[in-house]
Amino acid sequence: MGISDRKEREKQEMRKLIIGAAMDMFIKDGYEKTSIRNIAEKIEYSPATIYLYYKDKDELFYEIQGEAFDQIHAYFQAMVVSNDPVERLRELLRAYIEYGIANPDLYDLMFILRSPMKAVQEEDSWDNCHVAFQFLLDTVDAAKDQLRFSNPVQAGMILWGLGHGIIALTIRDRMKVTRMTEEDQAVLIQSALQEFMQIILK
Amino acid sequence: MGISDRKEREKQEMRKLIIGAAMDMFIKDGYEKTSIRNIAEKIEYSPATIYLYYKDKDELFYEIQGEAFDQIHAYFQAMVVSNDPVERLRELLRAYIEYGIANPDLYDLMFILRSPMKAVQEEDSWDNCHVAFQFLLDTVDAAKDQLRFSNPVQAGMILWGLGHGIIALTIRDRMKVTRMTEEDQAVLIQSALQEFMQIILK
DNA sequence: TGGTTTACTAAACACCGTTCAGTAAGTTTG
DNA sequence: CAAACTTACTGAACGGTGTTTAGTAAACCA
Repeated sequence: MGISDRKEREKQEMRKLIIGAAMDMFIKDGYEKTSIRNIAEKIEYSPATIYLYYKDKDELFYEIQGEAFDQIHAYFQAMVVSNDPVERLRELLRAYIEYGIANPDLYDLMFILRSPMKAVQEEDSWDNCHVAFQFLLDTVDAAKDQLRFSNPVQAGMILWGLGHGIIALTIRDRMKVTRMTEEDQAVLIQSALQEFMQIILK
Repeated sequence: MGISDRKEREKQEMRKLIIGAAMDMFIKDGYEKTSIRNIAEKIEYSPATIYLYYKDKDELFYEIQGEAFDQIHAYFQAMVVSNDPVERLRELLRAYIEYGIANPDLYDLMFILRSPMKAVQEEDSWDNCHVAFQFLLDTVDAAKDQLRFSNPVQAGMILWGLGHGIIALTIRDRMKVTRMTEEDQAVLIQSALQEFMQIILK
């Protein structure tokens, strides 16, 4: 039956149209301005139409989040190029923080906003995130003999926690408390991370 | 003039009534349900009245944030009791993470939500946060001779970043990616932190 | 061609933060 | 004491949000 094939194709294209518009708005105007109504207006459909393709806003955001995880994973693969395991770890940490600070709204969606997580079902494996997380675990694992951690999973947790903490405090304006200029903050972060890498090495 | 004194007193009492109600709602129902309208209903005034005492919602949240910083600072002082500088640092890190995970909505207000930061003026010194931050810097500074950091400010940055990262990932549900039970996650965090403390010590 | 399914939307509902005109009480002044 | 003024408060509105539902018009099928 060719017609139902085409219908299925059209349905998928509509979904792509919606998340494409939403992704653009996320990057350009931030998540606060990415409303169902604004997305609908941009693609020239009624807001109600979006609900024929997504159950609610959380499900829509969940799908954009998936795209964002793909994107950051691709960025990791592009930036982590060395053959030396320790150097790779350094590159990954640097890439993570650079990506987060350069793309605060997508970072928000991936790691801070509550909305997309409400759509993660109990049986859902949250694959797109898991792939990116696995990249970290693999990178740590490859370097484990040169790290002062007894367990690579613990090392991964510490590195992710630290990276996320630095990014989140920065993009949510909490670095203000240091009473430094933004340049000094950036310098402090870089030097602190460098020293941290030094410390965790055998 | 006694009348204007009384008026001033009444004005302050009204502000306390408002933030008191807001603080209660924050703790009990979370920040998403803490709306101007809900606060007004709780104190049995019209929503418009709140705007006679606070410029906008950001300013109101900023004041509640200040209370939260006082509270977490008091918690630090209660939990950090050892005489050994390194032990004090350990106690502080533990207290921070415990407080954050036990009080996710107040933690949100202090370190994640954008709203209260919009009320921090350029000349504003954000004192209540600074006092708590200084507690960290002082604690690190006292232990600096036993730490493998060349600079206590860098050490403070790493510790805060790590602590915030762990809390934020936990309360915003991102630990899901580990595909562990919540108990296993808690165990992992504890052991990772313990090992981290070991590593940064001389 | 007639009946049914599909795709879409206008309008409404229940929220939200915020503003403003109007009112009633409290205070000061002649 | 009464009139003038000031203060404290609110009802109602404005423009925004996510979401639901009844109704319509086109596409499809028999």
